[in-house]
This record gives sequence, structure tokens and C-alpha cells, in this order.
Amino acid sequence: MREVLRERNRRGEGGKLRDDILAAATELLEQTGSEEAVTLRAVARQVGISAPSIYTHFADREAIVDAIVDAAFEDFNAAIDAAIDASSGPLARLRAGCAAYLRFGEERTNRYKFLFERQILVNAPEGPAPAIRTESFDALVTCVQDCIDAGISASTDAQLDSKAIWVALHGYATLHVLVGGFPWPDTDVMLNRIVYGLAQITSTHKRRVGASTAEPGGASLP
Amino acid sequence: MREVLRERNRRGEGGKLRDDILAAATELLEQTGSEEAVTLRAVARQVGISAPSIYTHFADREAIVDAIVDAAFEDFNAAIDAAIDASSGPLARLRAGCAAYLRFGEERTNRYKFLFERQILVNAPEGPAPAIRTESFDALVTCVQDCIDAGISASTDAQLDSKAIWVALHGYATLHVLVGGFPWPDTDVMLNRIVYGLAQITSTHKRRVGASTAEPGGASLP
DNA sequence: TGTACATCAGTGAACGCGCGTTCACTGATGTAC
DNA sequence: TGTACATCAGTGAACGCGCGTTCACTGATGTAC
Repeated sequence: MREVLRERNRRGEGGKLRDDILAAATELLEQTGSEEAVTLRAVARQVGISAPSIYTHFADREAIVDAIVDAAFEDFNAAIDAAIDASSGPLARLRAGCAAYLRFGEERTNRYKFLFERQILVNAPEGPAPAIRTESFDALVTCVQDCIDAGISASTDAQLDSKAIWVALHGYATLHVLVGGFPWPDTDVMLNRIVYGLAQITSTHKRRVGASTAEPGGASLP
Repeated sequence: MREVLRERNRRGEGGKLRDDILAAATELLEQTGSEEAVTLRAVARQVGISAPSIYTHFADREAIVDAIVDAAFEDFNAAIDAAIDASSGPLARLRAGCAAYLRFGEERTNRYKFLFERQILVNAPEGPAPAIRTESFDALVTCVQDCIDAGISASTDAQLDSKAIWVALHGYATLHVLVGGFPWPDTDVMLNRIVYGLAQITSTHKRRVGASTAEPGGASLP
């Protein structure tokens, strides 16, 4: 039946199983891309334990899924932050953050879908906003504002333009893995259009980073 | 058990049940927004027949789902086309098509998700591309090209810029229903940013349709 | 016109499956005396 | 130091559920003679 055999934890170390359960659930999600695939029994199978053992650590199936959301957001935020921090100059930082966003969506597609194709309540009606879910957006706003302050962007509203950039990044991240057989341009080319167009980057600055606007846009439709 | 009682069709009219099954499956999809909810038994319940009766008309569960995809695309394309046709002038037509896209996503959220959050193979590896799935995109390209030809757009690549517009529209359509509690701007304001920014509309033309770029962008993050 | 019969539209019962959850339990591990 | 005992980490069997699918069937409807 069970493929993996697990050694029983020593007394006082039962909590280790909790971590194993979360890791297994994350792996299942990563592999299948389907939240429905994260069944209690499938998780138990993956860990190498019997299904009821999970109830020592989680109230029910839903509690497992909830527990991995925050960890996934942390991964996501860390990837964006790292890319921004590794660059210097307002436009380069903005572009690097956006590129990291698309890279995360491409390389960790299933985790991305899990984060952004579920119902997300960014600001709970009561209590403070869960900052972990707005962190990357706030970083984006900062990047855009820095471009404005440096005279690189003609934008007069960093908030609004950041929202436009976000929806475009999200749209590309989800569509271009989903819609196969469509003549998608290179990710870099698309990224430039999105960032330059929506952050209203002044044309004299466009050539300094990445491809120019005069670049060909990709194959035409067959 | 069954709530709706259905009268048996007369001889030679068995095909009517096929239509009823498709209508019921569509309704289930519309209500729940979940493809998994369209189970063979749920459809049968909705129609008011026994589950095995479906096999007279469909090979299996999957065949039902496949059969409603094309109908949903037809609805979608018709909505976009109607909006474009009802407007005159290149920019107004472009804007109307994009507005209709977002309206469809807002009003028929579940149907939109069904169309665009599934695996879509626009061009099948063999055979001709299913035109029904690119129809609206092609209409968008035409609108952008018309703006270029009219000197309203500074774009040099209608294909590429249309792709950028599409991903932004898709991103907004999916995110703004999913991410509650986020300070989304008015749909019109966002639409202007997307269309003006990505179709590279010349600034002198921006004021002619809809809101201006100087408009405030929405509430700041709490 | 009457009647036997073929056909058609759909049914009811049953199958095996994987699921979430419950319950009483087991057996190793550490601790008190 | 030995031993009885409490505790802890987990198990195995069972429950009811809804699912897709199969099978033999039923009974109304139309048709051939």
C-alpha cells in the first residue's frame, strides 16, 4: 500500500510530523497544480502515514491548505525582493522586480496559480491587512515612485500605474502558460511593453535597459 | 429525490434531451464557477433525468464539458463584436471592445473563468486553428491597426501591442473579482490606463473618449 | 380497422472507487517510585 | 537498579457519501400487415 515507510518520531517530537505534512501538501500542489488534488489521504500517502494521523496536527483538510498559503506568499515575496535588491537604478530595479514576477509565474506555475487563482481577501474586513499579501505590490509602487522622482517616468499616480502593471503581469503569467499554440513574444519583449507603456517611461530612457520599443513583436497569427 | 420532473420526449425527438443536458451543464457552471461541479450526476439531477440517460447523448462526462466550450466562446465573441460594431471612430471602437471584454468578465465571471482558466490550445498542432478562439483577439488587432492608420496610435506593432492589451485585460478581469479588499480603481479608469498606455495613444487624443490621464487613480492602500 | 411487433427514450439497481472523518486500539518510550 | 505505569505517536477498520459507469430492463409510441 504505502510506498514510503516512515519511522515513528520519538516522544516529544511529534511536531515533526506537522512539518512533513505541510511539505507533502506543498509538493502535491506543486506537482499537480490542483488544489483538489491535495486530499487528506493523498497527503498521508505522500508522507507515509495513515490518514487519521493527520488529525493530531490539523483540524481538517482545509486547515492543511490554509497553512501552506502563507509559506507560498513568503517564497513569492522573497523572490521579488531579491531581484529588486540585486539591481541598482530606479528603472533597472522596477524592471527586475517585474521580471522576477514573471519568472516566478513561469518556473513555479502551480504555486503561482495556487496563490492568485484562489479567492484572496487582501484586506480582511476586520483587523489589520495581512501585509504578506500586499508586500510585493507595495514594493512595485515604490519602484514606480522612484522612477517618477528620478524623472524617468511621466506618471502622476504611482498607485494607479502600479495596479495596471500588476494586472498586466498577472495576465501574462497566467495566459502564456495556459494558451498554448499562440504566438507569444519573448517574455522580455512583453515585459518591456508592459513596464514602459504602463509606468509611462520617458522614451529617452527606454534604451538604457533591455530591448527597445522598435523591436519586432513576434510572429503573426497563422 | 429528483425535484424537476421531465416529460419523456416523443419518438424521434430524443435529441431534445441533448440540448437540455447542455443547458443544464452550462447553468451549473454559471452558478458554481467550478468545472468539477459539473458532474454527470449533478447534470442529470438538474435536467430531471436519471444519470445513465446521459450516455445516449454523450460518450462520457468529459464530452459534456467539451461540448459547452464552443458555445461559451460564441457568446464571448458576440459580446465583443456587438460592442465594437455599436461604436464609430477607431479609438472609440478599440475602447468599446476592451470595455466589453471587462464587462463580460465582470458580469459572467464564471463563464469567463471557464473559458480562460482552463488549458486552451488555440492552435491545435495538426489541422487549422480553431478560429472561434482567436476571433476576439483578431478583432482587437484590427482596432489597434485602425488607430495606427488614423494617426491616433504611435504603435509600430499592432500584434505585439494587442497582446499586451489582452494580458492586461485578462489580468484585471480575473484579479479584481478574486482579490477582494484591494483598492481597485474604477473599471473605466483602469481601462483608460491599459488602452492608452499599451496602444500608445497619442496624448492629444486621450481626452476625446472617456476619462483623462490626469484623473485621480483611486484610494491609496490602507 | 385491429393487432402484433419493432423501436425508441429512458430507468433502477448495482459495481468499485476515493474521499473525509470517527473510533477503539497498540505498542514504544520515558518517568516515578 | 528494577518495575509498574502514564503518555505519546500513530494505526486499522469502519462509516456514509457522491462519483462514473455498466447492465438488464420497461413501457410508451409508432408502423406493417
